[in-house]
Amino acid sequence: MTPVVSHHLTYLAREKQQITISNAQRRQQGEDLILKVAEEVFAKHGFHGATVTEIGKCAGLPKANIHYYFSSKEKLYQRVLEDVIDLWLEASQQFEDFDDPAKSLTAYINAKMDLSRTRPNGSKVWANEVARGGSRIQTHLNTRLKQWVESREVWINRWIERGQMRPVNAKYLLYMIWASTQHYADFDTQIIALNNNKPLSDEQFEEAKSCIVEVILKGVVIYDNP
Amino acid sequence: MTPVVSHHLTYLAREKQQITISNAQRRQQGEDLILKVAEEVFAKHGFHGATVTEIGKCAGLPKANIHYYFSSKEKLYQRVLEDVIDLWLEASQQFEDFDDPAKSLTAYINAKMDLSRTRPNGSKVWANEVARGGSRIQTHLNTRLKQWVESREVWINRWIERGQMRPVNAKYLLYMIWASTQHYADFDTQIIALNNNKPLSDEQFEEAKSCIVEVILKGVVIYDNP
DNA sequence: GTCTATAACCGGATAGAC
DNA sequence: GTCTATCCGGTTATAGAC
Repeated sequence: MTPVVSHHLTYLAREKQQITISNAQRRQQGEDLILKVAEEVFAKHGFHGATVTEIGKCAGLPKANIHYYFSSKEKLYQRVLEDVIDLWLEASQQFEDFDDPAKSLTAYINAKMDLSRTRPNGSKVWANEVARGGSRIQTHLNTRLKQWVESREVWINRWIERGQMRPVNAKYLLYMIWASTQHYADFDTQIIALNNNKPLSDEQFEEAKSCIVEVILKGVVIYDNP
Repeated sequence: MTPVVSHHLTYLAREKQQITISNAQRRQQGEDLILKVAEEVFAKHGFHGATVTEIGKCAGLPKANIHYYFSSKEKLYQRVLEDVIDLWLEASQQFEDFDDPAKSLTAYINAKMDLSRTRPNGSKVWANEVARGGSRIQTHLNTRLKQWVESREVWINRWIERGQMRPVNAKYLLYMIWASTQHYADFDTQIIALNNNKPLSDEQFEEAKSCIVEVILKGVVIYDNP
C-alpha cells in the first residue's frame, strides 16, 4: 500500500522529496476517488438519502476514512457541488468562440449535451440542489451565473439587432437550451424506459443532439437568402 | 370541531346518513390537506429530507395524526406521486384535440406550462423521483407513459408524412417540450435569481410560454405557402 | 378521532487502538 | 493514515390516555 520507492536513489534529499510528493498525490487520489463516488451516491439518493457509510463502501473504505478526508458530509457535498459548477462554467465558454449565432449556439448545445452524456450525476446533483432552493448555491446564482447570463444576453441582443436572429428573449432561449440538454442527464431513467429499457446508443444520442440543434437554429436564427 | 348538524331534522335516518357523509367528507378534507402540504415538503426537501413532523406542523397537526391518515411516510409519498402522474396525464390530453401540428403542439405546450405555473411542487417531486431512478415509478414509465408516447409518435409521424412537419424524431421532440416546460417549475429558484430575485410576473411568464411555442413551431412545423 | 409519550432504529461524527 | 467501537441526536412508528 505504501508507495514503492527505489532503493537505488543516490540522494537522500531527493528520496525524501519523492515521498512527500507521493503522499500528497496519494491524498489527492483519495479525495478524487471519494468525490467521484460521492457524486454518484448523492445523485442517486439526494443529500439526505445518501449515507456516509454507502459512500465509503463504494470507495472501498470504512466511513471513518471519509471523515478523515472531509470533515463532514455537508463539506463533502459542497465540494461535489463546486466541481459541478466549475465543469458547467468550463463548458459554457463554448458560447464565446464564434461571432455567429448558428455556430455559437451549435457549439454550446453540443458542449452541454456532451456534459449530460459524460457526467449525468453531476447534472442530477445540481438539479436537485436548485430544486431545493437552498442557500448553498445562492451566491453562485447571484454572482457568476448572473454575470455569465448577462454577458450572453448582450451578444444575443446584438445578433438580433444585426438581423441574424429573430427577436427573442435571450434568457428564455437560454433556459430552453439548458432544459433540453440537461434533460438527457436528469431524466435518463425515463429516457431509458422509453427506449425499450436500453440506454441511448451513441448514434441515438447524436440524433438527439442534432434534433435540439436543428429545432433551436430553425427556431431563432435568420439565414441570409442570397 | 364536530360537524354542525341541524336539530330540526325530522328523520333520524337522514340525520345519521348526514353524519356519515360528513365524517367521510371530513376525512377526505384531512387527506387532501395533508397531501397538499406533503407535496410541498417533499418538493422542498426530497423524500429522505422531509420529515413527518414537518408535514404535520405545516398541516397544523401532530405527526401521529399523519400516521392516522396514511399508514407510513412511504405510502403518503406514493400517493403524492400518483396525484402528480394523474395531473400530468390529464394535461397531456391537450395533445389530442386538434388534427393540426401547430394547434396541437401549442395547446400541449401551454397546458404543460400552466401546470408548471400552478403546481411547481408536483413537478419537482416527479423530477426527483425520476432522477433517483427508483422502482416506484417504473411501472408507470413502462405502461401508461410508454403507451401515451407511442400513440403520440404515430400522430407526429403522420404529420411528417403529410408534409405538415419537418422530419424529426418524435421522442426527441417530446423530450424537448417536456424539458423546456418543466424547467420553469423544477428550476424556479434559478429563474427567480436571474430575474432580480423576483418571481416571473404573469406577463413574463406568458412571454416565456410564447418563446417556447414559437421556437418549437418554427423549428418543426411546415406552413403552406399559398 | 386526536394527541402525548415512548419505543426502536439509524446515521453522522469521534475516540482511540493500531 | 487507517479502522473498530461507540456516542448522541434525530426520525419513524406506535401505544395508550383522552
